[in-house]
Amino acid sequence: MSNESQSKYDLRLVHVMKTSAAIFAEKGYHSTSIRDISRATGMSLSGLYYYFASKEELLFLIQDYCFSTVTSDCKRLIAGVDDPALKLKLLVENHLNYFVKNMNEMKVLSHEANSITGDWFKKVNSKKRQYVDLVKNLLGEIARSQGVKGLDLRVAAFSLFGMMNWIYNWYDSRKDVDVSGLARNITRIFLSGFLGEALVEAEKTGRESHLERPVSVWQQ
Amino acid sequence: MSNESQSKYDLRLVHVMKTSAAIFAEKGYHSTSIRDISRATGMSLSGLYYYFASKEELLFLIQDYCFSTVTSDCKRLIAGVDDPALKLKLLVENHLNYFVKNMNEMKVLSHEANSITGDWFKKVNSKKRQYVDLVKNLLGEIARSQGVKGLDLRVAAFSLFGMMNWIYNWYDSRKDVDVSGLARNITRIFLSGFLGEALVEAEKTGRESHLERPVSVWQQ
DNA sequence: TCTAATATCGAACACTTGTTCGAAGAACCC
DNA sequence: GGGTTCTTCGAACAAGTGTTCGATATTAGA
Repeated sequence: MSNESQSKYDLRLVHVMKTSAAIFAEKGYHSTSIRDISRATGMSLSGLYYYFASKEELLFLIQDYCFSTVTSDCKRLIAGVDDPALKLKLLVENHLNYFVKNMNEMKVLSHEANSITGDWFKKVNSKKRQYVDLVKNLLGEIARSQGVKGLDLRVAAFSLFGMMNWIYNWYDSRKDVDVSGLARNITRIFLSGFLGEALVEAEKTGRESHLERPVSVWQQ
Repeated sequence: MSNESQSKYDLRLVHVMKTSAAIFAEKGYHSTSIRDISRATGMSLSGLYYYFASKEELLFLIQDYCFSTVTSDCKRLIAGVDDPALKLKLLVENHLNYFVKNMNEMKVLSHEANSITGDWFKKVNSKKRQYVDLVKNLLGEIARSQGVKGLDLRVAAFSLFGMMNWIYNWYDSRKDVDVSGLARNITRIFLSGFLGEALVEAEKTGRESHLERPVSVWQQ
């Protein structure tokens, strides 16, 4: 049995990455020493360098792998969907779901965004920019179709990311509402907040013909 | 001239704090060495220790001073105001205003929340908890009076903090909308999002007698 | 079983870190 | 001017850092 989808090497690397992410998440990237990782993985100090070339490359591997998964999952989810508001809802659900299920990695991605430098930083950041642009475009579409006025799209987009990415500072899956509840709450606050008076207008004039009732987005 | 409101010592300490906060904000607390601070302030390495007992105490001084100002400003602002929604609006405005005007310190407060330990951590955190509780209580009042249902107050409160505290990751006062615009956008998104269907209901049934028209909160 | 590639290790290096200490300068009051 | 307190400094220390290197195990294929 020589070749599975995951080679022995890959499995070991992923194990190192997951263990490191947990420590990075707990005490921060810069306060974590390779010796900490060595202790936690049971591998020797120098043995670790067989799996990464430097501590910073390890950080990159974690961030890149984690973010690539989020975005590719997201693209798969919204492919074929037309309604931009529904797309946004799916994006938020996916983002929060992955965040909570991979809290360590996502915390490292969010919190250590500036601990990575040079080409690694550029690579991660260009993916982030694409993701942000996707959200900004969705918001633009929604705004146009629903007649949202007076909101800055950049502020709106980063407000949404703030709501989502801040959760590593407070969310505790043992005490708080579950992930789907979290997603429902955040989607509702943001989307109904983004629509704002447009939502009121839609209700008043009852022009629901060319616009889906916004409420339907988070109900059922 | 021996005694002004700010002694020579105080002025020097504040200068050290401000300079340090700028470096902490730029490269992170753990990646900043006392030698960096020495270089930036023009003081000698050991000379700095006349103003703080340890690097971590310096971090505490920055966080504590910064957060104490935000909260005391906030309390002064909302004292005497009755309407909880207006209180919340003022809190958001104050928070964002101070954040943008003291971006370095607030970034250190937000980003380095876990870089501080022991009693220092406890002291800063108990103040934070009070601040969070204030927001949660305001949201509770608003929810009760306006008939908001189905939202988790903890999620809502931290969503708001996420929107506000995330700005150090993206906001650029040279390119983005100004602070008042930022506050208007965020207040509108959050408050109208928090009210949600209650806002629609209020419009439909026109029962504005015992509830202030929510919209009025961010208009004028 | 031999061989070559893969994987792991201990020991060491060069460097940076926060902090201390005793002494010296500066400012102030009598 | 003398003495006291406040402020600053250079030099050093002990500890911890990321990384390297040569040498071993361990595995897999012939």
